[in-house]
Amino acid sequence: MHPITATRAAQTAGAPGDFRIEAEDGAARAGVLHTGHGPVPTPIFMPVGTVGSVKALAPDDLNALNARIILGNTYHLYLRPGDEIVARRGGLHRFAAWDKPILTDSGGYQAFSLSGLRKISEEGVLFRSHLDGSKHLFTPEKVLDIQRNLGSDIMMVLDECVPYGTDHDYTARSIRLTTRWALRSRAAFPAEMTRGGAAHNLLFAITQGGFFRDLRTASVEELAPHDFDGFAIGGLSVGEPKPEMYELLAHTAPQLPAGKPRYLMGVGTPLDIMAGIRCGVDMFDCVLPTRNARNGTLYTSLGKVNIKRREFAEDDGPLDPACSCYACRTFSRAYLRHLYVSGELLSFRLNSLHNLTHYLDLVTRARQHILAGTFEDLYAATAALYPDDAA
RNA sequence: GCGGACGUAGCUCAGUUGGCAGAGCACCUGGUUGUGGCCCAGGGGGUCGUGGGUUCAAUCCCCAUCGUUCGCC
Repeated sequence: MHPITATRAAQTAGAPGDFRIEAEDGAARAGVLHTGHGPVPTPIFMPVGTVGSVKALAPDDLNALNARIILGNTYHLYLRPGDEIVARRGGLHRFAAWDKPILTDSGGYQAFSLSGLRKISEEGVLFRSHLDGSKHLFTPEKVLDIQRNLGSDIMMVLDECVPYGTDHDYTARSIRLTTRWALRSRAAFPAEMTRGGAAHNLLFAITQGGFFRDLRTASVEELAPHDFDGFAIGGLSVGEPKPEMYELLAHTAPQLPAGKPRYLMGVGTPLDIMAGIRCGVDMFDCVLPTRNARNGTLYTSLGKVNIKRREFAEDDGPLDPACSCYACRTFSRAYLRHLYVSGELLSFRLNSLHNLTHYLDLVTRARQHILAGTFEDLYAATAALYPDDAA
């Protein structure tokens, strides 16, 4: 079939918001999520492009490595260049020349990561801009306005992400606030206006609950009955010991509505992602592959490679013999190390290209294994590759 | 040629009224989880230009010498 015809066929195979599960292997699922910009096979990893750019890469690169959906950030794009400027340019897809789906984070995480610059109230989050110090009130309604201006395919509700170590009392009040915000979001932007509108903006809710099983369950129970297009697990990987993260993940993921996509936010390492899939999670995003690429930590079929190490100074072999990315096909480890040590821009590009290729290949293989009923083999192989990361 | 200043870690330089030799950067090794290319943690490294002298003890004081540099003739 002609590529364009094939794309149209795939797009018409489901309406935006449809999530079809094709196979299950244990708790792991292989499916397809339909969006306003085409289908997304799951499980999927979503490269992070905070300000409308996956750092160091162009859309051509993302297509080459088989990226199917990328992330943008409400808070960052609202501050710069401004969501209305993006809207007047035809939305983020047109502005950034990316024609596949975009998921936008709500800014809830920035309330956590930039916690010195914000104040949380019933109304919303008051931010002090990290760029110029100006104040901005982000309400649940406002962040959806922004995300609609951006033309987001998958909008995230505003949530409160509490730091590791937050006590039960505060966390209990926090999940109720996050629930109220989610319901305000849905009420202000009903499904017929978002998913059913011209832009087909899906809306995902975010469950929280810190590191308390009862609160994780409560958060899911409060949100699950409502008409969201997907459900996320937020607030993990915020500094807790690994076993605790895996425990809460295994506790929470199976409770999320089975027929909707499940999204584990901000996670994680290759093994974290395999662990998530094994618990029934469908979608992941993480800055790790791109940030670590820029800092010389590369993920390969042989495990983690610190390309800055001196031992690679005269290593003429490819970074990863099993990888088909441009960097692995073309350059030696010695050259990649030289580029990194020299601070060359090409180092950011090649390393990012490689790490994202590795991540996308990994979830693609996960999908194939689920369809074949052999996902446990892939999980075991990944766990063996990262013995120190295992729970 | 005369006079002065300076020679301490790979680099730029502190410091010691004479008592186990310091910083920043660089280098090496980790870390990085809903992104500020940042940041964090740990580590290796010096016959204190060289040779003498004084002293219990000299990188420090004295002499000589080599080097760098500035000024003057």
